[in-house]
Amino acid sequence: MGTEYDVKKEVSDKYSLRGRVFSKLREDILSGKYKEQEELREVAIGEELGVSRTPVREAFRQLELEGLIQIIPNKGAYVTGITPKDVRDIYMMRSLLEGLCARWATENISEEKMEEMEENIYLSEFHAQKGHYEQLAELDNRFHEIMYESCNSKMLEHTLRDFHQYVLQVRKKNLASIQRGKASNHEHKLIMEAIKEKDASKAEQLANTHMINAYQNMINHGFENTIEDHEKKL
Amino acid sequence: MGTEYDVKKEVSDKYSLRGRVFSKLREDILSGKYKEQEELREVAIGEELGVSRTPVREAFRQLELEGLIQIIPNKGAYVTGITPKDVRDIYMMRSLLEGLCARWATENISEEKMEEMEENIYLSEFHAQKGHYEQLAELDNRFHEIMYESCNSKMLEHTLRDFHQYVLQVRKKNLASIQRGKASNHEHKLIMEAIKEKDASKAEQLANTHMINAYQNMINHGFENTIEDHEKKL
DNA sequence: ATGCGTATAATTGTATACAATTATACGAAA
DNA sequence: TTTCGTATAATTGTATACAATTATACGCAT
Repeated sequence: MGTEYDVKKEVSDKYSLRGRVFSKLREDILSGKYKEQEELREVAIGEELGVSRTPVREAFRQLELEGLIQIIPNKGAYVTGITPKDVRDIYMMRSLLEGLCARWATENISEEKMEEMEENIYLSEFHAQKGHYEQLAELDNRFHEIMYESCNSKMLEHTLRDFHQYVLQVRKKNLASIQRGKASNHEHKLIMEAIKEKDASKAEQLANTHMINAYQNMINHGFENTIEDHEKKL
Repeated sequence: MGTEYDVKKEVSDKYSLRGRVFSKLREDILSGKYKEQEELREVAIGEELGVSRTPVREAFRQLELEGLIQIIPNKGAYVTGITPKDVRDIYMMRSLLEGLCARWATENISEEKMEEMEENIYLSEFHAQKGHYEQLAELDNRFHEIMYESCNSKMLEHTLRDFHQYVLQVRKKNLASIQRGKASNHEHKLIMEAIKEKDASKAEQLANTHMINAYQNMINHGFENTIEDHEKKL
C-alpha cells in the first residue's frame, strides 16, 4: 500500500546552473580556494562559471544559510570559511547526534536497511584488506547514510547530513590511512551488532565514541599542526 | 585591541524584499497556513506579497535548505511543514546540544555575559511574579541567546539558533503558562549558578533536563492531542 | 597635507523578458 | 470508452535591464 517513490534526494540538483554554482562554491570555500573574509562578487563568479548573476545569487542565499558565507545587505558576500576549530566543534556535536541517531535507528530500522548495513560491513572488510581507499571511503559514507535514513527522523537526518557534508573534505584525507580504515570498520561493525541486538543504549554509546575516535585520529595525522594554532584561542 | 564590531546578526534582513518574503513564508508554513504537500507557485506568492518572482525564488532556496519546503527541479516547491514529531525530535536534539552549549559556555563565558545572564534571571523572576508574559517570553529567548553567544562556537551557536527559531511558534503558546514560566526560570537560575561555579558537567546536565522538561510541559498543555496521533507512527 | 563634499563608478536588489521544461487539453485511432 | 500523441498552456530556469545602495575618486576649502 502507499506507493513510495524512492526519489533520490540530491543534496543540490546537479543539472541546474544554480545547483552547480552552489556545489562549486561550497567545494571551493571548503577546500580553501577562497580565503576567509574574501569578498565574492556576483558578476565575477558568474563570468568565471559562464552564467548570469541569477543562479549565482540563489547559490549565495543557500551558502549563507549553510553558514559558509555572510551576506551583508547591499554590500556583499564574505567567505566565512571553516576553521579547524569549526571541524572540532562539528565532531563534538556529531558525536552526540550520531549517538542519538544510532539509538533511534535501533528502534526503527527496517529489515532491508539492516541487511544493507550488514552487507556494508562485509564489503568494507573486504576492501580494507585489499587497500581500496576509494571504495572504503564510499562505504564509510554509506554506512552513516544508512543510519541517517533509518532513524526515522527527518530533522535529525537533515542535520546530520549537513554536518557530514560539511566535514567531508577534511575527512577525505583522514580515512586514507589503512589503519584508521580498519579501526573505523570495526567500530561500524560493533554499532551494527548493537543495533541488530536492539541494544539502543549500547549503539548510542558506540556511535558516540566512534565520532570521538574519528576526530582523534584526524588530529593525530596531519591536522594537529593547524588545530593547535587555534587551540590557543580556546 | 581588535576593534569588535557588534554587528547585530538578523536572522534574515527585514528590509529586503527577499528577507520579508522568507520570514513571511516561514511563518505561514510553521503556523500551518500552507498545508503539507501544498504547492507554492512563484507568481502567486509574488502577487500576494506584491513583489516579483526574483525575491520569491531566493526565499524558496533558503526555505528549502531549512527543510521547510522541497523543491523539485523544473516542477515546483512543495511544503514540507513541521509535524508534532518534528517538534519532538528537535527538542531531543536540542536537549543534547543545549547541554553541550552550557558546558562550553561554562568554559568560555565572559564577565559581561555572565552578568547579563544574572540580570536576566532576576528580571525574569520579577516579571514572572507580575505575570508579564511577553517580557517573560522575551527574557526566556534572551537567556538561551546569551548561552549561544557564550559557548564560543560559531557552529553550535548557528545550529541552536536554527532549532530555536524553528520551534518558536510552537513554544509561544507553551510559555504562556505562569507555572511553567516560574519553573523555567528556576531551571535557568540553576544553570546560571552552575556556570558561575564553573561546574560544566552540572550545567550540561541541567540544560539537558531543562529541554526535556520544556517539552514535557508542552505536550501536557494542549499539544498532546496532536502529538499522540503521530506517536502511533513511531 | 588633511578633511570634507560631491560626482562617478561599482555592486547589489528587484523586475521583467525570454528559454526550457512540465502539465494540461483535446482529438484521433483503436 | 480508452489510449495515445500532439498542441497549447502553465510553470520554472536563466539572462538581462533597470533601480537603489554603497564604494571610490577627485576637487576644493581649510
